Amino acid sequence: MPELPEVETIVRKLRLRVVGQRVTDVQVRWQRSIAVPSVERFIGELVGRELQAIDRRGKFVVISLLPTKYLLIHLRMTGRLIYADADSQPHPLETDPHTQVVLQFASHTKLYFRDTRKFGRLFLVDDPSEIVADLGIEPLGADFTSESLGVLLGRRHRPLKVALLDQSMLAGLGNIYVDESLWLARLSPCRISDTLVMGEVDRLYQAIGQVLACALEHHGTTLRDYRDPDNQAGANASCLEVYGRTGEPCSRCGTPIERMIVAQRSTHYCPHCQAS
DNA sequence: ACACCCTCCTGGAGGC
DNA sequence: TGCCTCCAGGAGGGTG
Repeated sequence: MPELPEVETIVRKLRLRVVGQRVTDVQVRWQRSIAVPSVERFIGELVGRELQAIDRRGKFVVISLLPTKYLLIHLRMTGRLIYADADSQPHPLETDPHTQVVLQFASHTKLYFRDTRKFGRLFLVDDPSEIVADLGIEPLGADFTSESLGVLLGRRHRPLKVALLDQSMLAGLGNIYVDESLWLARLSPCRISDTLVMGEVDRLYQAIGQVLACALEHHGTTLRDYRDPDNQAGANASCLEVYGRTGEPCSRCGTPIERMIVAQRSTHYCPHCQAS
C-alpha cells in the first residue's frame, strides 16, 4: 500500500514525464473515484489545463495546474498511477477492468489511475488546503526534529502505534513503516506516547528517518499491489524486519516476531526487543 | 479524549 | 475443482 516512500517515488518519476503536458481528454470509468467536484465538473475543469508541477504532501499526490487549479490524488490501498507513452499498440490498461480514470495529453501519452479496491480518490480544487489542511508535519521536512516529535507525542495519551498512524500528527506513515520504525527504535507499539523520555523520543525520531530513507532508496515496498508510474515494483520488501514476518526470528535477538491487533490494525513486533 | 465499530472494495488465502 | 468465508487496510464517520 502506498505510504510516503511509495508516493514520493511515484511523484519523482511522474515529474519527469507529465510536467508541461496539457490535458485533452478525461475518462472517468468509476464515478466514485472522483471525490470532488462532480464528475461532470471534474472533467470539464480538467480538460485544457496544463500540468505545471507535481509534488507530495503526506500520502497525497499534488498536481498544480495552469490556469490555477490543483489535482490531488490519494492512492489509499491499491491505487496506481501509470504513465503510458504514445504507442500504436493499445496499452493493456486501456481494457483493464481496474482502470478507473484516464487522463489523455496533447502529446498522445496517457496517465492511468488504476485501483483494484476502488478506495483511492481524486480531488480537483482551487486550493490544496481544502484537502490537506489537517495534515501534520512532513517526516522528510525541516520541521521534523526530535524536539517536534517529542512535543507531538506528549500532547496526547495514546499508544505509539495509534499516534504514528495519525496523519494529523505526522503525515505519511502507514502500517508498514510504523511497525518498522517502532522495531528499529525498540519501542512497544502499545507504549503510551506521552510517557517517552528524551532518549526514547530521539531513538524513534532517528528510526523513522532511517526507515523512510531506506524505503525511498529502494523505491518503496511492494508486497503485492504497489507499482511506480513505469509499472515497476519497489525493492524494499526484503528490508522489512517485522511487517509480514510473523513467526520469523527477530534479526537482533532471534525471538520470533509476533502479531497483534492494536487500534484495529495488524501490528508486528519483537516481544523481546520491544518489551517496553 | 478515547475506544470501538462500520463503511468503502476486491482478490487472495484458507477451510472443507 | 469449487464454493464459501474471512481478511487486508486508509480514512472518515458514528456512537458511547
